[in-house]
This record gives sequence, structure tokens and C-alpha cells, in this order.
Amino acid sequence: MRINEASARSGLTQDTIRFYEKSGMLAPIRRDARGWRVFNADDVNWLTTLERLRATGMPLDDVKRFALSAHASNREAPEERAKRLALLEKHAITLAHRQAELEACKHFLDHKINIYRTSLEVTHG
Amino acid sequence: MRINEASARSGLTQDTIRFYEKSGMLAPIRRDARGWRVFNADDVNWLTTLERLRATGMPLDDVKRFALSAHASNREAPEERAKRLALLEKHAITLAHRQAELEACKHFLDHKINIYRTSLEVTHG
DNA sequence: GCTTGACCTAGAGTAACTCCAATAGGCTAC
DNA sequence: GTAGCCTATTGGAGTTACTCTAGGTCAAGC
Repeated sequence: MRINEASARSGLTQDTIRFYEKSGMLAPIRRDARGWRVFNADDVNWLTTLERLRATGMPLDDVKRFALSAHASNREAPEERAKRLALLEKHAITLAHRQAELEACKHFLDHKINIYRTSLEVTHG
Repeated sequence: MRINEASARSGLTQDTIRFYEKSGMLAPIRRDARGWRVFNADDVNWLTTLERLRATGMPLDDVKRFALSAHASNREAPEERAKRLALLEKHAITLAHRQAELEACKHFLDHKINIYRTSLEVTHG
């Protein structure tokens, strides 16, 4: 498939896919005679994984480390797998913090909204 | 108080406070004889509100709109209050979406972690 | 044969900070 | 009294992670 479909399936924009490839987070994608990228199912799976990691807010540098390990020649060696696991675990903790923070902010927001709603009701009614 | 204390109390860095003032999200802060900013309790309350809005991910442009309305001469008029309420409500919806997305990503992450943990256990043990 | 459309590249622009260099007033220490 | 240090000031450069633009290729359709 071409970049348009890869984009639709992975949830990344075409620009982002090209940017990730340039940044070394993708093994260089094969090209057809015209020089157009040709993606296979594995490529799209990898793009989807990148999208999920980024959606949780993992910094690009960590995603790069993850990618580097996942594409290393000894990627199945226990130490490489442990490295990737460590990155994911570290990130899971960050994500939990972020969720707690958002929950607190949500309360602040709801509180503010209530104040505005109540005062506007009083003003009008 | 000076910018150092205002920063500590609001949770914004000194750079961010200066940046917000330059961007017009704060009424210009008073200065002492040396030209240093002097913050009062109201200033800090406002900074704290800005910090909370940004922590939820409200875009700066919307925060600016909110600030503009909150500092308008008719800021207590119902239509201005309604404007601010609308901004908060719009943002509450965005925030709820974001929370749902993070929750989904958390599942993805936990799932990946489990796969790695299991396979490493098998490998080692 | 000319336009259209999907793609290509390099590079500029954006959001929201964050950091840096150069400058200045005031305090203490010798 | 002046040297060093602290806390501030400014303008402007740097950062992250894209996002957009300009200019170009190539195959297909009319």
C-alpha cells in the first residue's frame, strides 16, 4: 500500500510518517520504480505502535530508543527485550501521574464551570 | 512579592510568567524602583488559574481569549461571563475526550508490558 | 499534449515554552 | 571602596514534535 493508506490505517499523518522515517524510527520503507514508499502490513503495525506510544505522551527520544532496540540485530535477546520493557514500564508510571493530574484539573474545571453557571442563572433568573 | 515567589506559588516558571505577560495574558505587572516586577495576591491567583487551564491542555489562544474577557472593562456583564463559560465548557469536553484516549492508551501499554513480562519470565525461567 | 493527482524533497513555520548572554542594582566581605 | 554574588532585567536563540509550503516528478485520463 502507499503512504495515504498507511496514514489512514496507523492514524499518523503522511508528514509524520516521513518525519519518523527521516528520524530513524522506521527502517527505511521500500520504494517502487517512481520512488514512492510501499508499505506492508508489518510496516503499518509498527507505525501503529509508534502512534500509540506517542499518544500516551512518550517523548520522541524514548520512542527512538524503543525503535532502536526493536530493530537491533539482537532484538529478541533478553537484554534487548528487557530494555524495551523498562522503557514501557517507566512510561506507564509517567502516564499514571498524568492521568491523576488530569483528573485533578477536571475537578478544578468542573468547579469553575459550576460557579459560572450558578452566577449566570442568578443574573438571568 | 517578587517573581521568584510568584513562580513558586503559581507553579509557573519565571520564564513562563514573563512570556505570559509579554503575550498579553496578564495585565502588566507593577514594577519597583529597580524595574523588578511586584506581584500581589490577585496576580498570583490569576497566574494559578492560567496554570490550571494550561495543565488541562487548553491551547494558549483560548487561554488568551479567556484572559481578554476576564480583563475587559465589562468583564462582569452576563455576555462576557457567558463567553468565558463557553470556553470552559468547550474545554471540559476536550478534556473528557483526552482522558478517554489516555485510558485506552493505558490499556495498550499494560498489554504490551504484560507480553514482555511473560516472555522474559519464560526466557529466564 | 495538457491537466490532474498522488507522491517526492528540502526547508520554513508553529506552539509553548526554555535557555542563554549581556546587563544592572544591592548586599556582604575584605 | 571594590570585588564577588544574588536576583532580577532584556532580547533573542534553541527545543520538541510536528505541520505546512514551494517546487518538482511521473503516470493516467481527456
